[in-house]
Order: sequence, then C-alpha cells, then structure tokens
Amino acid sequence: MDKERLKGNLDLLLLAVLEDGPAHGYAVITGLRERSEGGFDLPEGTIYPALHRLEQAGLLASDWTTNGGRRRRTYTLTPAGHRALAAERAGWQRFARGIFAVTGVAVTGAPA
Amino acid sequence: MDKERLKGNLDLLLLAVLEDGPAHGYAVITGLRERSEGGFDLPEGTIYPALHRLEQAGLLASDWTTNGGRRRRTYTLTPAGHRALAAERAGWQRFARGIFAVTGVAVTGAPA
DNA sequence: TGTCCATGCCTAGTGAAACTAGGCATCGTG
DNA sequence: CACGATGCCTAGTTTCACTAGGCATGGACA
Repeated sequence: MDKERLKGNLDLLLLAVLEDGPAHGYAVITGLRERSEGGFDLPEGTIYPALHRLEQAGLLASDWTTNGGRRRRTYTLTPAGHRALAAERAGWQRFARGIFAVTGVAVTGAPA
Repeated sequence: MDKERLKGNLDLLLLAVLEDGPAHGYAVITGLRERSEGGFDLPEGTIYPALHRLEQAGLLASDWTTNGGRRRRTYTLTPAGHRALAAERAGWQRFARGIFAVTGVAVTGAPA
C-alpha cells in the first residue's frame, strides 16, 4: 500500500478502528492490518504518536490496565472523537469524489 | 478540499488531466479546478515543480510554443506516462478499497 | 496613458505528516 | 535460556506539497 497516500487519512483509520470498541495501541495495529487484509501494516512509530495526538486533541481517552505483567494503554472514543470520525468520513468522501471527477476511478468494496 | 490527503495523489491527477491531450501548466491548473468543480485548486508552486519532476522521470515530454507574446510549455504524456497513469489509478483504487475495508466509506460519482 | 488583473513561467525555503531506528520490559515456547 | 510476540515510547529523518517571492506579456478600464 502506498505510504504517501496515507498522509491525512491516518486519523480516519484510527478513529474508525476504535469505533468498534476500546482497544490498546498494539491491538489497533493488528486490527488495522486484519481489516485491510495486510494493506495497512503500520509501524508503531506511526501509531503511537498519532494516538497521543488524538488524545491530546480530546478525541480519545486512555487508561492503563495490566494484563498478566504487561501494561496496556487502552483508548476509547470520546463524543468529540465520534464527531471527528464523522467529519473525517465526510472529508474522505469529498476527496475521493474529487479524484473520481478527475480520473474516473470509482471505488466500491468489490474488487474488479 | 483537504490538503494533506493530496499527498501521493498529485501525479495521478496531473497524468489524468494530460490524458485528455497535451496542455501547458496553467491549463492543467484550470482544468483540474474545473473538473473537480473547485475542489482541487492547486497553486502554481505545486504544479510546476511536479510537472518538471514527471518530465524528468520520463512520463511527460514538453516543448515550448508561443501564443502571441506569451511563451507556453506544453506537456504531453509519453508511453511511459500512460503506463504510469494506469499504475497510479490501480494504486489509488487499492488504497481506496483499503479505506473502505476499514471505514465502510464507499465512493461513487453521485453525491449522497 | 497608466494601472491592474489574468495569463504564464519559475524556484528557494518552509511546514506538516508519517516513518526509521532505536530503546525498554514481559511472557511463552522451543 | 534465547528468541519471538506482545506492548510501550521518542528523537530525528524523509518526503511531500505549499508559501512567498520573482519575472514577463496582453487586454481592459479609467
């Protein structure tokens, strides 16, 4: 998957994953990988700073839990996060429609 | 239109515009603006360096013409440019399908 | 006649976003 | 007991598009 294209869309992806329920960073990474069937296999250096940024922005709330001896930081969407997700989805759709208008490439779920 | 999302998609847009026939830089800018109904209103500082880069990469060929007293540099898609455009379209579709898989946002031409 | 806007080209430096590459710790398995 | 998977973190780099400036011509309008 093209890395450059990800720019500007990372928040959308993270918020969408967390929409299905709270998760910790590592689970977000694996969840993203699974949902996209390997398409989005993002490094930790991308995910963790982004989660911190989203929390800083008030879109996520986090709390520490311990599973066995491993500490996890679990993130949950805040109400502002839900609103931001909706805005991100709309923004993505606007952009993708622009691309369609210029290139003629439409996108649905099914492969060609 | 979100500026960050453009990253990685600029070549696709430029090549797609030039697919309809040769054009000079300024015409690419206005063509892009019209096709997207104002969505992609990109500054010259974005377009010109990108066209130079694409020519350097062998995807475009250019020649100077003069219209009245105004000099224009007209760009044409090379065969490699056509192939690159096809690859860009495929890359975009792959990416957009990944986004769909994660977020559920499908994109067709028609607005909601 | 002079000024201003659209046309038309260009580039050095900035800024924003994700990534690289490293560090640290625990747990299970061979 | 070593190594991979789990799990967290951050400083610095890279990679893109953009900002902000420069330059020139032609037409319209005062």
